[in-house]
Amino acid sequence: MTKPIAPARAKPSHKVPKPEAGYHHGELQEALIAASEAILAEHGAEGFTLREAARRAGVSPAAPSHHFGNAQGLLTEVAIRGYAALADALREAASRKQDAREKLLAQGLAYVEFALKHPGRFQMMFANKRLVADDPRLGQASRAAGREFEIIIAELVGGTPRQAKTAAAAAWSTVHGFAKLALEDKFGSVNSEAGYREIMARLNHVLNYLWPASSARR
Amino acid sequence: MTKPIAPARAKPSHKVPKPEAGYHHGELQEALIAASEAILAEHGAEGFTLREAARRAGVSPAAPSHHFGNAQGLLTEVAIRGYAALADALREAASRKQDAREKLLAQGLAYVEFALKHPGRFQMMFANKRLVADDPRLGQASRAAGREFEIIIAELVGGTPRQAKTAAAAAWSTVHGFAKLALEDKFGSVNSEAGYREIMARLNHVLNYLWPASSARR
DNA sequence: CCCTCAATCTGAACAGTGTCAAGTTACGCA
DNA sequence: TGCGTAACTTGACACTGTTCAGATTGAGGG
Repeated sequence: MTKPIAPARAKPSHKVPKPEAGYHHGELQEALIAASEAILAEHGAEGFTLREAARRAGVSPAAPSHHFGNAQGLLTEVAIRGYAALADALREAASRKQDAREKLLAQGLAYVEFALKHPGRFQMMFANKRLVADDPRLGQASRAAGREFEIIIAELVGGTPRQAKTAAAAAWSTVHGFAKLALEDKFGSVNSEAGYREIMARLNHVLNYLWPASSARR
Repeated sequence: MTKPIAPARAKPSHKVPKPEAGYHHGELQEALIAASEAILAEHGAEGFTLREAARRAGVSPAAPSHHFGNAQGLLTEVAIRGYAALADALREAASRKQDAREKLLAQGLAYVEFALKHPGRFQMMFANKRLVADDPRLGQASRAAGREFEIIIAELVGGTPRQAKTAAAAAWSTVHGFAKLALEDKFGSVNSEAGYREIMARLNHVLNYLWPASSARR
């Protein structure tokens, strides 16, 4: 070691009038979250390390505990934002279609696309043991994403609330299971562009098979 | 330290004519696999530790590497057996029914039941990054389990092989997604007997909804 | 201006992990 | 009896997450 550790964090000694000045201020949270998301994107859910996140944010390994308590706390924050992003993607996909069934199909494709394009984040969102599972904000974010499905389902099948709930659970299970199996390479490798396209084509067949065009089917 | 480590392993010094005698012989593999399965059952997939498995088998932490290379190797062996057990459960469930559709429903219930009753093992089976993902025996065991679905599907829908493959992927996705979501508490707690029954009832509704009684639906 | 105070972050430590190289033990066989 | 080899241990290394005492910082009040 030529130098002890070399924090490498830019330390603006001259004052800047507005915020953004020295120390980490309230920005360390954001920096840690961003670092965590980068790690998840690069190395997947199993590759996450609290120390590495701290390293990327330019702080000591003990710093995160002050803001998030522990690693689970930080990951919970990441998961909450992940659910928000997922809900956005589902809403956005549905908004592009007119027909209710096409909205649902678009949501199914968007769900799997989200999982395949952000595998680390997606896996972490559903790794309850690595999160603060009873954080109310986490449950809320998760349910908000699920509600995007229920909205379209209600529009599509009508029926009693119980039927809608069953249909929503069915839809969610299908796309979630497909995404999980695809991520574990059960449908072939997902790492090539060709493989990705093939898997999405397969998903299309599956969704059309399970949700046939005959709209209302009691 | 009063005693160095106290291996606690019964060391039969008198010879037994046949195998089963002193040392660990070929039994350490089995002991390690059994220990690993016990850990998975007690503490889930995240609770597994190679050192703890070695501890339970009464050997040093480095011993497993001689038989399995590394932790992934040991877990791969566990996963392979898990897939075999899953295939057995699926075959057994189908064998109890006459009608093809009832066979499929029974398999779906059996799949989720397997996941909920052995969560640690199930999660590990689908944690590719913790296994030797390219072990041919693992892929073979996984495909053998999937084939149990395909057999019944072919009996049910007939059609081209491509249609059968789509239908099998659809069925597998549905039950796998439901199981995964249930294990992450998305359908309520699974830890009580009441919660378990409620979830299985919900599964029944979902499967009847997605696989309606009208047999052939192109 | 200075002084206190709380928030923020560091440094060092601890227990625990997987893996490796080298040494030791026990077995089977000649 | 001796010997080679497989099975296992020992000790070490580089990591990990978390804790705790203390240093540093920025802000607010006198």
